[in-house]
Amino acid sequence: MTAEAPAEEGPATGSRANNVYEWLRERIIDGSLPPGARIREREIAEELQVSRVPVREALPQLESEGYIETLPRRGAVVVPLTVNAAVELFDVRASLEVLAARLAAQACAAGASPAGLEALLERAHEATEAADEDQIADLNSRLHEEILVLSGNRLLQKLMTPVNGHVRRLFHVAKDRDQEELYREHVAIVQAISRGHAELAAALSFAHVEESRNESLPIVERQLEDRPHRT
Amino acid sequence: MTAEAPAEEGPATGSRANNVYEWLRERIIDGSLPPGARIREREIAEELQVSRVPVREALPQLESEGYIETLPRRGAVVVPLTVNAAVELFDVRASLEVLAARLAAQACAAGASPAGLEALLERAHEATEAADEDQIADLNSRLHEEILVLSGNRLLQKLMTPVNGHVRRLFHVAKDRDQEELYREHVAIVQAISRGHAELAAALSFAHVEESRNESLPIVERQLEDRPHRT
DNA sequence: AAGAGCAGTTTGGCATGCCACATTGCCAAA
DNA sequence: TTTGGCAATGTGGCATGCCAAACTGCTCTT
Repeated sequence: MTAEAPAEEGPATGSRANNVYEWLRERIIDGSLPPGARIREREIAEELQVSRVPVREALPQLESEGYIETLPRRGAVVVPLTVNAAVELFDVRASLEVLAARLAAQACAAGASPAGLEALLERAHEATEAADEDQIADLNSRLHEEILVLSGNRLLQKLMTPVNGHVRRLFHVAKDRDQEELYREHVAIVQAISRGHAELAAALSFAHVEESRNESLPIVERQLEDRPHRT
Repeated sequence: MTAEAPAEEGPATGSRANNVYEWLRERIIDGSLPPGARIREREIAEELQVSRVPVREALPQLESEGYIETLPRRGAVVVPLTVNAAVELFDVRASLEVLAARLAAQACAAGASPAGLEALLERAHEATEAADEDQIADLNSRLHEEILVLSGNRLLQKLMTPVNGHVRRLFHVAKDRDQEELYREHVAIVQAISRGHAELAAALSFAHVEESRNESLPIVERQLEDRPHRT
């Protein structure tokens, strides 16, 4: 048996089921597991050197977060990436980002410190000048997460996690727009939040998502025409 | 062995894992499994006459939907019901209901038929006159679901399902407010949706959730002071 | 009486193995 | 050449069993 793993390995995170979950999730988001790909339990289990049980525990979670869907008797498939789904995603994302920004601004008005936000913004500024794409994308993600944390609403954070995952998956096919414009909008949002201007922060956040939608949707549409999802 | 179950039984739904999931979910929502209750795999498995495997598959899903949390090495616990969580819940619910109402109204403006909504409203009217509490609660839930369906946003539906579950759990301790007032608000919302008045529908929906919040939060607070959650 | 071990037991984590459904490929009959 | 059926095999669904960590309650010591 393979238990008592041979010293090396050590994925470091919690349970094996959780490792499988995170591994699959990343694969789906970054596109290594493309839309429509079948997920065969035995295959995953062998690849990750675990039994099928942790895999079977990871799948329901991935399904409930919308990354895969399991057909009645045929197992799991990576959900297709459709234009419709993208539209829905942006609608939901706008609503939730607006709420997050508003709550974060209210928190700041009530005394919370936006220091973390401003630090991230500063680092994003440097990365933008250095044109370090990956770094920028990462910092942008972390900025949005920091706003969520500031909002103080754990449920909102929980709901946004898969939503952001899907956004990342989308952006993998349709790169997010011009970094400098993005940065300017982030500055404005963070300013509004720091100063406790809730409705302004909400409006800016909404516009931010809408800009993102307007920029990426046409690209996504074009991409998805070319490669319709396989069954 | 217990396989080849003795003819009766037949819970009708899909897999056993799914049965376990739904069974646990209902138990948590209706309070049979109170906040803080431990969920012992073997116990559930025996109660439902299945092995531990389907149980272990149901738990991750319940966790990712916020019904339980699993402590590192100690298994699953029903999430406590706190005032804070209730506040967060109402904030998120308001945002999402607003989106649903707006989208549903836009759908109607674009030609979708609100017949289903109006039928439910009619039945709710009858049930209100008959003062059939359970029936009313059920119809109210279905009304909100129908709005979600009309919105056409599947992601939104998916996100709202657990949110509504938590709302139901909350209302189990703090009954929802006066049925007639509720009914009147529903009528107004449905009217706005049917006529395609998106912003009106959104505003009414928001007010609807806020009324619900204002009515139930104080009750919840009182209830939760009495019985702080156990560890 | 209070505290520090120390078995016994509970409980989650996981591997293995069996079964039934389903898909696939092949062959034979028309 | 096409089609109907039948095996071989792939694959998910689940039960069972072992292990190790954690909890329990005891005793034995100070």
